[in-house]
Amino acid sequence: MNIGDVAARSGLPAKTIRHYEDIGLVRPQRDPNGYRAFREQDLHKLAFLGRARGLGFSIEDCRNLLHLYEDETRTSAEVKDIAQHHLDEIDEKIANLREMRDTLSDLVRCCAGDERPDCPILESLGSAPGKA
Amino acid sequence: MNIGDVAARSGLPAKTIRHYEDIGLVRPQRDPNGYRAFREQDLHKLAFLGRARGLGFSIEDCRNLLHLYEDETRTSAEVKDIAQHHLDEIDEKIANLREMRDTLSDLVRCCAGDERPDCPILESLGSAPGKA
DNA sequence: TCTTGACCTTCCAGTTGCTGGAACCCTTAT
DNA sequence: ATAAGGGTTCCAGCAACTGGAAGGTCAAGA
Repeated sequence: MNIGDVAARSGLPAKTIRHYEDIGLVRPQRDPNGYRAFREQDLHKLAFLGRARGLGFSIEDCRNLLHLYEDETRTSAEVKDIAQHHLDEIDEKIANLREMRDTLSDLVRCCAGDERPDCPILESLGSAPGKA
Repeated sequence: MNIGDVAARSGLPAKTIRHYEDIGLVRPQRDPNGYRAFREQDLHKLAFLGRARGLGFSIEDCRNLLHLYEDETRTSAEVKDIAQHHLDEIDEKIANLREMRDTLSDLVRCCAGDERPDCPILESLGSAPGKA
């Protein structure tokens, strides 16, 4: 398989696949003409990576998950650990975003959005911690 | 005021303030010795920026908000527009993160997390779109 | 056979918003 | 004299790609 085929079948852009090779996540062989030659195995790995990335795992997490995936002697505890960590980070991000959203939506709601210059959004940004 | 004072009073790291000058968000004057000389006005701007960044506005949004803040002829509609856009983006991010979290927490919950190698997390990443 | 077009290759630069560090200057106190 | 604690510049790096330039390869059609 050439990179285009793998891109189509994995859903990852060719650019991304090349990048994953650069950073050592996949090691496709090469045809005599220099083209990358992917095996089913490589495709499978890339699909794995695509799904892990889709769940928001960092590249380093993905690398570790892939190692564990291929390591028969892994323990599910190791995997769960990575996932739980990531889950905690996601929860934290959500909490932060929610706080932003709450503050911001208050401000947006209070703003007339007309042709006059008076604006509670700018007023809030312009002075005190405003929030509470 | 030197940069250290402004950093302390605005809550922004000195590095960040220099960076903001690099990209043209503030233009402090200079003392004869080359040190940046901030006026109250500059401090006020920086505090504004800190709050806007704290609400997650991009630097470009901040630049525009600052322009509007200083433009007597602005309309609140212009401001609201930027804020509403940003709010929509935040909502989108939250939705994405929530979906990730839901999927991920299912997987984590199903994973024994013991010393055996069997792991629903890896199984899910290793095959089908898994989710549903 | 030649050429066109769709592939593929590498490498360099840019994105966002800082942050760390090196190497150096200024000021004040001991 | 010197040391500490400011300040300055500039360069590199983080994450994870993405865009683009310049060029090689391959299969098909005129």
